Amino acid sequence: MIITSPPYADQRKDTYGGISVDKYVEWFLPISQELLRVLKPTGTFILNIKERVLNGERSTYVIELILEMKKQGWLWTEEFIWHKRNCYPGKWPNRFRDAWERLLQFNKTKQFNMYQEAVMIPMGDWAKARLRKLSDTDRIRDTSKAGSGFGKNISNWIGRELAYPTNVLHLATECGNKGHSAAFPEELPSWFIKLFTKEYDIVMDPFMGSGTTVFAAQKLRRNSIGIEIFADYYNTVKKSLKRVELYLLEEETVYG
Amino acid sequence: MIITSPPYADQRKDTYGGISVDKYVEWFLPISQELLRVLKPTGTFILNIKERVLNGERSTYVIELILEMKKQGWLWTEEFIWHKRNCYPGKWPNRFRDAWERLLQFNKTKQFNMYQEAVMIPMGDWAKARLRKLSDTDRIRDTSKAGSGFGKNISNWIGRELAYPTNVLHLATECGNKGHSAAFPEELPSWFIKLFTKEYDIVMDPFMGSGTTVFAAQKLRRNSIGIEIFADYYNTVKKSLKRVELYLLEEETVYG
DNA sequence: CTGCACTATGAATCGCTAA
DNA sequence: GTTAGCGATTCATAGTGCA
Repeated sequence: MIITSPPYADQRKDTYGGISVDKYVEWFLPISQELLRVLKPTGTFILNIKERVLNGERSTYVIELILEMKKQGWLWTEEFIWHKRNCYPGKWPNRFRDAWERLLQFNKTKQFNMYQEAVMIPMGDWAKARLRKLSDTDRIRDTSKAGSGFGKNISNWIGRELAYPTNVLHLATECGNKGHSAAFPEELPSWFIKLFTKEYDIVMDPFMGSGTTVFAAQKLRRNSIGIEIFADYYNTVKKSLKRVELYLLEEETVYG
Repeated sequence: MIITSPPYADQRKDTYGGISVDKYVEWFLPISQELLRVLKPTGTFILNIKERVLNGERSTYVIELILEMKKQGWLWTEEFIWHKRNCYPGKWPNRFRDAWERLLQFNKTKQFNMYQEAVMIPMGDWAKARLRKLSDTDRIRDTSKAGSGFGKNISNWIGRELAYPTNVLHLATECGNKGHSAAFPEELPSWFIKLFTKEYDIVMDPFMGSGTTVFAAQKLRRNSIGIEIFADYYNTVKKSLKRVELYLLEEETVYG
């Protein structure tokens, strides 16, 4: 699987170059061409992106990109919505706060791997009632410790009554990360890694950045490849990876 | 304002003609041309639409339509997401249930009317707890960090009960109405009518169907125009409108 | 271990002013 | 006349520390 969040147009100028709106499609197409080349036929490519507002209008480079990638041979299988619960604040006369991003799913073939059972969620009124009784702090602490998306207490519910999710994801943007700007919260790549890969599969992020995808893959025992143009990010990730290995209580290992 | 949910491609064949996927753009463009002609410069056009799945892929007629409507002179101002809380059930090996639809906002000019205060929502409980005692960073935010260029003054929130919503709408789909293909729940046109019109303004739905838009408009004391090709729908709506007038406790009236 | 208080910050956007 | 830069505005949640 490939999952990435490339620099958005005219965004992150201080770190990345800041690709302009009108050059964006032309800039990304050679990259998606290479991704198409290296992805396995059963693999999936998840592209996290959102168009910015320019002169009071939504730009069209994202939808143009979809059309062009289809010409390259990609199948546009699905569009997931990431609903950002804590979106950026702001007030304008002509629009509300932007609280969602696109998660475009592309495939090479219709026979791609999908493990839906891995992302099932507890459901039913009894579960809601029980979960409400857990304190907020407890729930938060346990989910972040486990890293799997389910906390210690909540994991007890697994196997009781599960339902499949929909194509709308409710996740908060990460708040606690200091020093680096994470493109997406770790839950996001985790969710897709569980959904589209099994253990020892390979996960790749061609715009690694602060390494969210790589860390998520390691915790879920997947091999991973991260590509990053900036040495600072590369070095930080390399250092932090050690810590993840310690967390897993094993020596440096290549899975599979 | 114009708000409508046109027949989706190859959908609802028994009621509407069932426009095929490859003819959809070409079928809709003459209609959007006329809508552009009759809409006031300060008006808004909300298009509720979602692309269907064809051969395991999302069709592209919606995003092609956006590009073509821009060529006609429309401004693509915003894309709202309608998150359907109780979406259609189902299970497929290669995709999850579809729980969202697009609500595309088009305008003729950048100076359109918007009444944001009409759709404000109660603020979360967090505000009470937090405003009890303001910290220094809450009063004046440290802008030197991370170059976000973002300062805030939380004391503005003291005594505030309401907050502005985002561009993600959480509404349940209406199940009660059977015998006709209901496009959206009444809350949906209500929300946009409150947001983009004031009393006595004119609301139009060029695909009236069972009349959801017209009923919503009447309840909110807006004039409304519904266009419908099927006599059955027309007659049903006409009959039901009487009831709405009674509900309002007044004689048949033309507002404004 | 639980609950509460407090801190930090997130792919934002518009409009005005200076260059 | 056009663009680049900066100030103003704003909500929800995770994370940390301590009683």
